[in-house]
This record gives sequence, structure tokens and C-alpha cells, in this order.
Amino acid sequence: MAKITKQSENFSKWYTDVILEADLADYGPVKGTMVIKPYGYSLWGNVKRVLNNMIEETGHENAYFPLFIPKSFLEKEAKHVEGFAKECAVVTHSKLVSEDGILTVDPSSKLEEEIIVRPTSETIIWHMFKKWVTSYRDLPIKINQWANVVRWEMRTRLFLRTSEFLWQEGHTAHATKEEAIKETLMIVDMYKSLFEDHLAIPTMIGRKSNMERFAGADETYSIETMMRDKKALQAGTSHYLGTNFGTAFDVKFQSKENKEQPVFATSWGVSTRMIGALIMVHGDDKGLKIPPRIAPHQVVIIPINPKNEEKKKFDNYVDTVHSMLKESNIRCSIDSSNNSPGFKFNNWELKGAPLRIDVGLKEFKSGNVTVCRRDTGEKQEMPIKSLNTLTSTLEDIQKAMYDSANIFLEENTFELNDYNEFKKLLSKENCFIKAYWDGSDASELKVKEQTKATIRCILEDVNDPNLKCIFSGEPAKHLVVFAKAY
RNA sequence: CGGGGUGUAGCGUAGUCCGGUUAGCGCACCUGCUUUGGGAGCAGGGGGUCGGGAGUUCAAAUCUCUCCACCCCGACCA
Repeated sequence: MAKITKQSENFSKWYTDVILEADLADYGPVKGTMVIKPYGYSLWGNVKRVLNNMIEETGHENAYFPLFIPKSFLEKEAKHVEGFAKECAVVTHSKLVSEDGILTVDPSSKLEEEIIVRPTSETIIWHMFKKWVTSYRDLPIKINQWANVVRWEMRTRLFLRTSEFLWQEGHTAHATKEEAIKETLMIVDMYKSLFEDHLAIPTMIGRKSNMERFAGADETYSIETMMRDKKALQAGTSHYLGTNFGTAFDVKFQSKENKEQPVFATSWGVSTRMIGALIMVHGDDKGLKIPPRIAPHQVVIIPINPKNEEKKKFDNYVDTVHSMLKESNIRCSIDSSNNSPGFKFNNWELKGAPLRIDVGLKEFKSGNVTVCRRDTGEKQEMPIKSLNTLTSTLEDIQKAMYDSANIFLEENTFELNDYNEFKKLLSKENCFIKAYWDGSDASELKVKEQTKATIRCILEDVNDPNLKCIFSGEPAKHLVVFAKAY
């Protein structure tokens, strides 16, 4: 196994090395595509399970809508078209012909209306909602789907931006604006809990500016996270769509008072990009660090008995450790491969297993095990009787990982009022900068041009004539976070 | 689509300028033996349309032409 590049040497290279070496994923044959390998998929699966529970517990139902969308659907919402037109995969024909083993598109099979591979599903879902909604009794509709979507991006990176990715997309329809806004915010809280309580990733949450808002939304809330290179990653979004899609797809309902009324919408999603965030928030030069709650293996047991002494009894001892952990509902496995202990230690550190248990003859004879923490590197020998304390050790690790990420975020977030300092700081290092902004596209654009930093989100609105925009000096409307972003 | 670069075994590369043995090496892989508490050692072995095509030559990985693919920077995207 190759050694991975150090973070300080080349962070992007480190990121790619970790993914490939830890066996999370591999490149697909079509540019920008990715194969999620079993270890990566198991990680995704754990996150998915947690989030799916949250989604269902908050009253949403899973469903599945088609991958293919008629091109005309995308034309119906003006801003939505603008946002997605340039990155769509388009199906134009339905047949190939083979001549001497060479396949070419059969011109006679040209489709009358081209089909788009969904970049997101608002349009097809609202097409269906029109069929489903006629009365106030039909509302609200709260749908979620787990799906793949395709966005034909120019520059791709494993997990962060791939041509095809997996996600969940929630789509809801409501009778009132208030209810839709409440839903949008409730989802933001749900994501916050997913990130902070399960992925151990601290978040910065707020609305998007006009320029960064989702194509077709009235308001976009975003979950912003800080990677170890201090760049920002938008890790999830929740959109209040107003009546934009309801109007575009002519969805209306009759109220109790027999009045025709518009339908209000939300949509929200998180994707496999989250795995990218997880890697870049917690990882170190040894590799991944996976928070216990979502780790595929919370504990990995390494038996060390080179000469196979007392083989039967020794193996029994290892099995006992294994089953004791399983009884405590800990996800654990035994690495009984033929590799050397040193190889296994490094390998499981690379793969980010939170705890490792070494069982050698020494431990076997004394009725002990040696427990090693991935986050601190701390080793401790303990009697087998105490294995049940590992449940709380895992919780400690979970918390410690969040705390250390949170300290990192705080240490690299600055509040500034002076644009020269702002430019100076950003030219020196990446960081988050909290500052006041006048709310204009022009100021935001200029800042982006001059520093490459964008407004990640609006933290709060302000109304104090003494507060001035950091760029223009005009009266400030919002407190925002600026950062260079992925 | 502009500017630059690279194609040699699964991966990484030497050789290309200046044509000349059987295309070399590391990792990975296979077999065997010895090993195993922080990335094991030794021995043996398998694997190559040198990106494709055409040309020059007694002779091409090497020179010429051409096509293709990919990468980086920009543009685009977030």
C-alpha cells in the first residue's frame, strides 16, 4: 500500500490519496464518474440510515420518480432553466446500429422530444403534484426520494463534484406560505443535527445571497462547513420555493371556503458530497477518522499469535471479545487476514476505524485486551470484563471529534470591518470571515473578483445605521460569512 | 473553446535528445519457505499491440506526418 501525501504538502492530493487508498471509491470509465466501493458504500449506508429515520420521523414518505424528464418540463420555470441548462445530459436517440462491430447512433431513432437525465427532480415532481392536488384535503404532501442525479460538470472530484451522484431530495407541497417556510426551517434543523450529532461536523447556517441561491427558489438555506484546508463546503441545502413551481406547473387547490389557491413548495437535499466533507473535516496524515456513530467498523480486533500457540484457546478468546462487543451493540470485526500486525495497524488507521483492539498472547494470558483510539492514538490495556465501557468510549470519541472540529472552525473564523485587512488576510490564508454587507450583487461580485471569496451564507439581518458594508461602506443589511469555497 | 503538457505491464516510472542486444526498475500479483506487538525477508515466476495508423530506414519506444485519449491552467460550475 502506498503512503499518502501529507495534508501540508498538497491537500487535494491528500484527499484523493485517502479515498483511493482507504478503498472508499475509484474512478469510473466515463469522465467525472465514480464507483463507490463497498467500504465507502457502507459508510454512505450508515449516514443514509440515520437520515432516513429522521426524514420519516418528521412525517415524510419515501417514493421514487423517474430518471428521465421531458425537456419541456425544464423550460417551465425560467430561473430553473437558466441554472441547469448548461449541465444536462440529454437523450436524443433510442437505438444504435452495429456495422462490423462498430456502433453508431441510428438516425431514424431520433426522439421527437429529447429527454433530460434529471439534474434534480422539482419539475417531474410538480408535474405529478398537479395530478394529485385538487383540494386542501390533499395537502400537505411530504415526499422524499433517494436517487441518483446527473450534472455534467466541467471539473469533477471524487465525492465533491461528480457527474452522477447519489442524494436524497425532499419535495413538499403546502397550503400556506407559513407552513412551507416552517418546513424549510425544520429541515435545516434536521440537517444540523445530522451533521453535528452524527457526522461530528460543526456547521454554519444561514440564507444564501441572490447570487448563490438555488435556481428557482425564493430562499435557500445552506449548511456550510469548514474543511481542514479552511475552505468552505456547502454540505446541504433547504429551499423555500414559494409558488414558483406551483405556478409553473399550474398546481392549485380549493380551500375549505371553496376558493382556488396557489400551492407553496419546498425542496431540500444532501448528497454523497457529505462523505467528502467528512473526509476533509476529520482526516489527518494517517488517513480517515470516522465518527463512531456512522463508522462501518466501530471496533476492529487484531489478533496477534504468530506461532499459533494454544491456537484453539486463543481463537476462542478472540471470539469471546468479539461476541462481548456485539452484545454491547458495537459494530465490530476481526481482521484475521495474513498481513503483519504493523500493516493492519496502519491500514485501519487509514480506514479511520475509531477503536482498535489488539489481542496478543500477552493479553490472552492475562485476560486483557489493548484498546487504541484512532483520534488520540492513546493505548490502554484493560481486562476483558471492562469491555462494556467501550460503548461510552465510543461516545467520548464522537464528542471529542466534534469538539476538535468546532475549535478548528472557531479558531479560523474572524470578524472584520476593514476591507484592506480582509484582502490581506485572505491572500495569506484561507479562513471564514464574518463581516457586514450592503446586500448588493455588485459588492458581492467585486469581493469575489478581488479575493475569490464568496458569501457562504447570511447569518443575520441588521438594521443599525452605524453598521457599514465592509466593501462599499454603505449601510449594512446583513451579517454574512465570506470564504473561498469548493 | 483558448494556452501548456503527457501517453511504455494493474499503478508509478527508466530508456526518446543522439535509431542498434531479449524494453529495464519499483509497487502490486502468483508459488514456496521463513516470518508476524507499528507498513516482513529470501528465492522463483507470470504479465508489454511502448496510445492508434501511416511513413523514413537494413533496423523505430526512439525520427517524420496524422489521428486519438487524458491531465494541468483559464473559461464554465458550486
